[in-house]
Amino acid sequence: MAAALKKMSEDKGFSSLGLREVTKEAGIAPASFYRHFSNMEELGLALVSEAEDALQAILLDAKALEEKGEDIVASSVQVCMQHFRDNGPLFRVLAREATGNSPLIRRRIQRCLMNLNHQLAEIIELEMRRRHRKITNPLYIAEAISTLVFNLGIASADLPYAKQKEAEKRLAHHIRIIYWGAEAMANSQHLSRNIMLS
Amino acid sequence: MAAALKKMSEDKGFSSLGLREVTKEAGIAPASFYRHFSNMEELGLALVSEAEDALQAILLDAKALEEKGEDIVASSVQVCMQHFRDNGPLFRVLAREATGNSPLIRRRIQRCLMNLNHQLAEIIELEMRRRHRKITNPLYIAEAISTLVFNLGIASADLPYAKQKEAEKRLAHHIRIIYWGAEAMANSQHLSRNIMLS
DNA sequence: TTTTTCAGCAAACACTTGTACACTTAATTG
DNA sequence: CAATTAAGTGTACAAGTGTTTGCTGAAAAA
Repeated sequence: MAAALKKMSEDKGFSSLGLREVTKEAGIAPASFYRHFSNMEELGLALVSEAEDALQAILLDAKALEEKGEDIVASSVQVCMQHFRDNGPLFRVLAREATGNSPLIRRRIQRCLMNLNHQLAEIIELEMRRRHRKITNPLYIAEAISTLVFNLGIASADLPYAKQKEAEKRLAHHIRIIYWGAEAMANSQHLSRNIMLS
Repeated sequence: MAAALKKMSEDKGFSSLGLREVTKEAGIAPASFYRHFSNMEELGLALVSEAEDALQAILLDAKALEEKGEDIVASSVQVCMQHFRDNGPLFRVLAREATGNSPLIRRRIQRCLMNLNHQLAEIIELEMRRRHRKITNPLYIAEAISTLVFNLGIASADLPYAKQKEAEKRLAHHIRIIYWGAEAMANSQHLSRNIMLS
């Protein structure tokens, strides 16, 4: 699995990754591959599993931050980006294969991301209740935020440092806007004044 | 090019698409490929070019809608999704190769999307001025919106009809929240009251 | 009408690919 | 200790890969 990741961060692309390539990188004979996986797709699923764990780790870190107080948005984004950097190849696999070759792998990633959205929504709801703020449909908010962080974050994870910091700033801004918007919308619904729809 | 697209919408993935596969689908000999492209990567770039044009077409359609008035957000999203459906394979190539194999193609797509963001930002700014609304950094807003529409839209473009409509609704909601948030933030900056940062 | 360009062809080349089989070791287990 | 299992090996095979070369017709330009 490590060999596959290394190969993928070099010449990119899981679907264009051959069984023989992987075994050569791993320093074993082609036939030995079948002792561990019966398929390349199985290897892919294993990698996705690992990436799922890494995603969960991010959420845990973010939760820990939340209890500390501070500027949650900024530090959450920073933590995210740190994770994206730390195991860049793994997440790039996830991003790639989310729209990738194998339907099996694709569905699994989509399910994983949706699951993550539900967890994130729960965190957001709790936090908002703690602050006595109303908010519309936390799951939607979670989807918007995770989509932005995931796509923009991973895309800029292998850029030079300055660009990364810039991306962090933009991401934090996006998230803040979404929070503000959600709150504004919730309040306007309460007052039944919906200017944006007219 | 049509053959490549067809192949890609079947067994997915440009990087895993062979020259010989394409020529077989096109009904010509492998050697004949070189009369049109000197490389598979060149074919990829040509496809991206076509997709870029399709993206521009979306923007034109959206602009036309804007002058009509009506519910801009909802109808823009509908128009977008219609385009995504109409040439699904093309856009899936774009989404895939945005995080894909070839650095050359990847950079080009990123540049194209950034260009699109600038155009979208201009539209947003004009529209906001027309409505006498203040807004913070239109380019950020454009980035957030296009990222969401692009990723969520394309991901759900090949789902069953009901799910698509549901995705449309969610997308429109996201966009509205972002608009609200941008406006709220602009107003708060004006009043120098920044509750979200505390 | 002659010439040049264009799109296509078959055959061949040197590789790489996934997979299968029979085999050796090393470690684990009974 | 003996037996079983896990991991790895070399060889082989059929199929597929990108690319080159020299060739054919047809269409377009001269």
